[in-house]
Amino acid sequence: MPKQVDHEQRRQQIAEALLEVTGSQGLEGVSLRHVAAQAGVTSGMVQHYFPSKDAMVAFAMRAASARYSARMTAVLEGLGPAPDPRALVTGLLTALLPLDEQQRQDARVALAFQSYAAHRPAAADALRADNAQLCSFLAGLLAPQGADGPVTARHEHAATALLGLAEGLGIQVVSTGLPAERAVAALHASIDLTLRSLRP
Amino acid sequence: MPKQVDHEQRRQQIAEALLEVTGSQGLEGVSLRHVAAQAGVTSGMVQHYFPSKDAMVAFAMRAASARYSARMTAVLEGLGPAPDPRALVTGLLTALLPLDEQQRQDARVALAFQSYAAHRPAAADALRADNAQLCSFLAGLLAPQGADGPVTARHEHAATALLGLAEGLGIQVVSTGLPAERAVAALHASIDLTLRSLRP
DNA sequence: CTCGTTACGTTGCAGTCGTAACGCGAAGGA
DNA sequence: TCCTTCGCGTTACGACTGCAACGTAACGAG
Repeated sequence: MPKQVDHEQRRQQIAEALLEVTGSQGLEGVSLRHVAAQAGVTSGMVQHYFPSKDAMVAFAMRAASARYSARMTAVLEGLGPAPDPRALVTGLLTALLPLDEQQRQDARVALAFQSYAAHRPAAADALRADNAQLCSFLAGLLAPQGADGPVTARHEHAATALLGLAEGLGIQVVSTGLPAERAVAALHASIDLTLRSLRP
Repeated sequence: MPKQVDHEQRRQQIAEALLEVTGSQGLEGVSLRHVAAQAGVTSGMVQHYFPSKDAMVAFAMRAASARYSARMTAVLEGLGPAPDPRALVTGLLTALLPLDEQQRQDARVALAFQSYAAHRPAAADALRADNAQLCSFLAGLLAPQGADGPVTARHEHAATALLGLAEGLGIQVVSTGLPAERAVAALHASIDLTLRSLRP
């Protein structure tokens, strides 16, 4: 066997470069050469690890989704072993808002991918899976006895609403310059309202 | 004076073609020739009416915003002279959701523009103005005595939240395939909750 | 009629795009 | 030592891009 490298790591490195380019210039700025330059490699190497541009973008979407998942689990673990469900919900949803520069970057990337997925059913499927998973998890948190209570349609609807709210507010922050503190205030107020209505 | 044409109407025609292209293929599919072909004119003519591609896109953004405004006022007028404030709020926000194919198209266009504005401060300013206007109008509707009551920070926050919610749900419908009826149910439930908390 | 302005079409150019093909060095098995 | 395979770079190609330049038809003023 000749020289062996870690393909997955190479792809990860290229994907990260793609996410940086996407965050600063949108998907329109994503070209093989541009991404390669950002990653500090040649465009031939990019081509060696991805059979086509579409494959590269698809891989980067999965990488971005993994990054979000990591952020979520970090929030979960940061709250300790037996956290207050209310703090869990608040922490999870607040983590979706672009409050610092890194999250603003991620939010711009996510926004670009949403727009991308709006005309590519294949890409939409990937996003749908992530979203459905997060939504059902959140619905569980909203149930009265923490994560073990009965999950009804009302909880599902509330989870859908809260997720949609966090997403919409985040997008307004990065695209229309809505002040982040207004987004946080609106989100927390809605969480209060929702919890009060579900756990009288 | 030689032959005179209505410049504004020509630009409008071209902008509509741009919106159609954007709705079906995203902003990446927008090129001078492509838009011209969609509009049934030559690319030279497009160039004659817009000094650059950026100017064309900016004009189309204003056209899309005007289309949304028209939809809003149509909803307002469709509710008659002295409408129930609750019906007003519900009607306005529901009109933001992509419930038919035309609105899905518009939502994809809006999504593409949001992503576009996320890296162009100039474009973001235009979106911000529209959003702020709609938000303050909605805040007025949420006040207890219809449009004439005192508008407090709580109403502003509630309006921000409801607008963000409608936007986020709409995006999830077109980009992750969230069923439209779930979006409507979540939105209406949140409106109920909000109104109940603001008008006890 | 002539002339100048406007509307619009055509062509060309410099650049970028994605992708395919080819080339070469390195590394290990035979 | 040769040969194969992998890693990676280089080059080339056809398509497409935004844009500038030029050409021309139409029409009104003088």
